[in-house]
Parts: sequence; C-alpha cells; structure tokens
Amino acid sequence: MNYKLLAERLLPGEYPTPEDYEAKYPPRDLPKGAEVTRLAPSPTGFIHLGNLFSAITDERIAHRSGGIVYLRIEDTDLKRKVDGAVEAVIGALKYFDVKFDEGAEIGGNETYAPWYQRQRAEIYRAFVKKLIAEGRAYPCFCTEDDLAALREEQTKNKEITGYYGKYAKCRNLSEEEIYKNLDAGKPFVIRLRSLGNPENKIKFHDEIKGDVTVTENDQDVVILKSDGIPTYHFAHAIDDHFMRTTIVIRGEDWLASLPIHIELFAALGFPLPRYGHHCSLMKQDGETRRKLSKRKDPELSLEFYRKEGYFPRAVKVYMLTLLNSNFEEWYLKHPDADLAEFPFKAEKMSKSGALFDLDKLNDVSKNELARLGEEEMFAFLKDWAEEFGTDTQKKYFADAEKMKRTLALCMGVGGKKRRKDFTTASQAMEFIRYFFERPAAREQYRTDAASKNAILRAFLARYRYEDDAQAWFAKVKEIAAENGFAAEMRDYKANPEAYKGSVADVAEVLRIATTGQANTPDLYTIMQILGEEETRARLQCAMENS
RNA sequence: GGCCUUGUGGUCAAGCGGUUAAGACGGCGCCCUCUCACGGCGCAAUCCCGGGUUCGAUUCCCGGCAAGGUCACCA
Repeated sequence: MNYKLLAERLLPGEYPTPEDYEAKYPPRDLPKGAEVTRLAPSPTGFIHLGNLFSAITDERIAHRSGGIVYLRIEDTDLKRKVDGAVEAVIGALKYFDVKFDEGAEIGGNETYAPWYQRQRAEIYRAFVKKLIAEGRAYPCFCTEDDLAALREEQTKNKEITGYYGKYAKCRNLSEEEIYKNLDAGKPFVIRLRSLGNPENKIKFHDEIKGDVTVTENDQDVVILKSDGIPTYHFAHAIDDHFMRTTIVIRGEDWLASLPIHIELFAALGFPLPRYGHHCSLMKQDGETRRKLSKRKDPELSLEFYRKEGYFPRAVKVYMLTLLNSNFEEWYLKHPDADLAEFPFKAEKMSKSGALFDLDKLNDVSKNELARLGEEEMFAFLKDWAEEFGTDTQKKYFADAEKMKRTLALCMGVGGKKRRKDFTTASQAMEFIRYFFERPAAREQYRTDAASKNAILRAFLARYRYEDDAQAWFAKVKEIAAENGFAAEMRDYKANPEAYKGSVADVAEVLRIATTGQANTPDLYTIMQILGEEETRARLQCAMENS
C-alpha cells in the first residue's frame, strides 16, 4: 500500500514539517527546574470546584518553580460549546485569586498561541497526515451503528470492548477498498494503528500517585473525527508537546487513558511529559460516595460560593487543605503569611478522593472572615449585596457610618475580640438585619406576658441613652429584682425555686423586644447603635403587641 | 466483566517495624457569661479482613473484600 498517496488523498495539500513546527514552537526559555503547567477546560460554561482544584495545583506548581501556567481551551467538541464560557472561567479563577501567565483571552507570550484548539486545526492535520504517510494511522469507515453492533457482540462474548486487533475491521482494508469507499464519498475517521500489546505492563511514575502500573494500549483510537477535528487524545499530545508543558496535571479519570497517550507521544516522536493525576472531590450519597455531580450538587459550582457570599480566600484555603495534607498545620503556624509562601508539593497530594466537607469549609470561612479589618469587611459585604443582595439589603449600606459602627461594635470587626456568627455574606446580612429593619417574626418569650410587660414598662421608665454599659446593666438587675427575678446568676443557680427566673430572662425580654431574636451580641451596644428613639419605639411596640 | 487506583475515628488526615496511634472539622460535656458567639478545658470515636515475614506489625509481602475511576467520532 502506498501510504504517502493515501495521506495525500485524505489530507491534500502542503503542510509544514515537524521540524517547521519544532522551530515555530521552540522550547521555552525558562530557568532550570521551572515547570510549565496548564489548565485546559472545555468551554461548557460550567466551572466547578474540580476546575479550581486543578487550577490551584497548576498555578502553585508552576509558580513555586519559577515557571508559568497557561490557559488552553479544549473546544474540539462543538456540541458542548457555550458562549461566554471562557470569560466565565477566567472570571471565576480570578475571583479565587488564581493567576495565569498566558492563554486564551489572557494573552501573554504569543509564541505558543493560539490557545483555542479549534484554531489549531492545521497543526493537528499536519501530524495526522504524517502518521498516515508512515502507516501509523488509517481511515476507518465504520458507522456508529457498526461500532454499536461490535460493542454488543463483544459484550455478549464477554470480550473486551473496543476497536482493536481482529475487531479493527478497517485496519486491514485493502488499498482498493479504501479508495472505493472514498470515491463513494463515505465519511471516515482516522484511527491510530496501535502497536501495543495488553500483555505488556508499563511502569510509570506519576507525580501525585507515585509509581503506577498501566497496561499497554492496543486500541486503535480515533485521532481525527469525521469533521476533521482531533479527539482530546490527539490534541493533548500535540498541544502539550508544542506548548512545552512539563507537567500535565489532570483528574484521575484520565489515568485510564494514559496508555493511549503514551503510545501517541511515542508514535509522534515526542518525549512524554510528566503527569500528575489528582483524585476527584467526592460526596456522600446515602451509603456510598460518588464524584460530585453538577446536576445533583449545587455546591460543586463555583457560582454557588459567590452567590452564598463565601469569602473567596476561604474557598482557596479550604482547597489548599485538601490539596496538601500539611497545609493546615503550616497555616496554623503562619496565619499571616502569604499563601504563596506555602511550599506546595505534588507528592503531598492525597491519593484517594476526599469527601467534600461543607462543615470544614464553613469553619475555615468563619476564621477567614474573622481576620478581615473593618474596611475590608465593609467592602466585601457591600460588593456582595450589590451583586446578589435584595433591594432592602442594598440600602443597609446607604448609611455607611452606621454599618461600620455595627460591624465594629457588635461584630468586633477590626478588634481582637471577634465574633464568628456567620460564614458567608448572605448570612451576615441576615444576622445584622435587625439593625436596619424592624424585627418582623418574633421569637417566643419564655417569660409570661404579664411579667414581660412589667419588665418592658419598667425599663422604658428608667432607660437613659447616656448611661454607660455598667449603669445600663445595673438597671436591668434592678428591674429583675423588683419583678421577682434573681439579679445575680449565682443566686439563681443556688436556689432556682425562689425566683421566677434570672436576670437572663429579663435580658431576654428586652433582647427579643428590640431585635426579635433571643440570641444577639451585647444588647447595650445594640441599643446604642439603634439610638434612643428607635429603641424606645421597638420596646413600646413589643409591649402593645402582647 | 477487563484494566487501573485507593482503603487510619463521622469527615480531612499525620504516621513510614516498637508511639498512651498527632492535629483540624463535626458531636457531646463542663467553665466563662445578661442570651448567643468567642475563648478555655475535657470526653467519646480509627488502623477493612485473613494469612505470612519478624522478638514485634497500622507500617513489609501475599490473598481476599470493599470503594472509586475507566472502557465514545465527550473532554
């Protein structure tokens, strides 16, 4: 068979030679040991935690080593393409503070552009043509029905499914048959002529998983689809070679197709890059655990964290604790260090899939929020409210001074005695709501109505805005004593039967009356922030509504 | 089913032949206290199973078992 002629028929025209491409995309001029990594999402419009997980790894490995990380868009499947998806990826990663050096919509070093695979058609075809000319690839005219029938037969006979060996019908088509099919205008794909033998095992060192054993590939995989676009496997080999990736970081689901990639790189005459296959985030689902799924788990979407108002750094910190087992300890020791200083290592990555733990994220989030200064917290909440808040919530920020006072005095923001009442911006808005709106739904008073009104009346009668905290609380105690409640907690504890309740119950009446909630920060401070008029109005209102 | 990977408390995990088997989250209890939150103290809870190797296995070997991944003209 004349493979050269066949190649010309299949992919007519002049293509640059491998040497041309080697010259066009030269090795990167980087210091020794510098790693080149990449994030290569497909533009489906859905950016998830898994992408962030990979992206942080890519970014850390590249930048820790003085190398670069780039963004490549794997848009070879036009069925899945969504407009604006690339911007969404970039926006989301930027929000979580992952910076790329070059890539799609980012620019940077143009030498290795374009970063959209659909714009790289020529180079893929040039190499496919070369493979055909060498007899390492061939046209396959099997239809999807043919393939389905084949799979069915193999399944029935309990054989390995796929296009390989004796089942690779088109592999041994005669020259005559091929041209007959071509003349008839039959659509075709190009397949790799695999030389592998599954009896052979390959020892392979994975940067994350360590030493693994894989089975040699014998599948004649499709490398060029009938629309002339390469499959992932082929594009991966070409792009990661010519974009000079040194370490390919990807999900462990790719480990299964590593043998294909090993054979492809060899067939192409490219040195194999290093690989790091990371585990995927799991979720408990009844008895078993499974991969986080975008249909079932809203928390997989990065958008979820923005909407809920998680502080972006918190998400990043949590990802880092999952990514490197020694990160948490390091962070405890260096709470004020730049996250970039953490000595991130691929080999410290977990080999098994971690269950995504929202409780843990929430804890991290509270702590991160508690680190924010007054201005930072104000800006964070304001930005969130402007994007996701209700119209009422947006108005909270109209009186910036009041908001800052609330944050500082009641939440301890900016001070050293921090409260950790909320994990997200949306919770924060809910939490401080009673400062800006009259409480609507009241919690139940534990105290009976008559005592409650007596307490309210007594308080209203002697409340003075000018009182300091001590004087204020002394009055509360007085009121307690006068109404049959223990003024001192220890008295009440020593002899609970002697009283209607304690000063705690008296405080609760006042607290619910002014805030609508049984649990709040210091009541005196709240009243100071609300102002005398508003405080009185609320207490009055609570009395009348009983 | 074939192939690959992984198995330490409920979760994330440290550990690398001898440890009272770290730590964090969560849970529970106590203290602090006008409530809550914070903070402090404490408690419960773990080496998948079976064989070896060894004076000694969570650690090494073999075999099970379980879980996950993958078997497309999707990435």
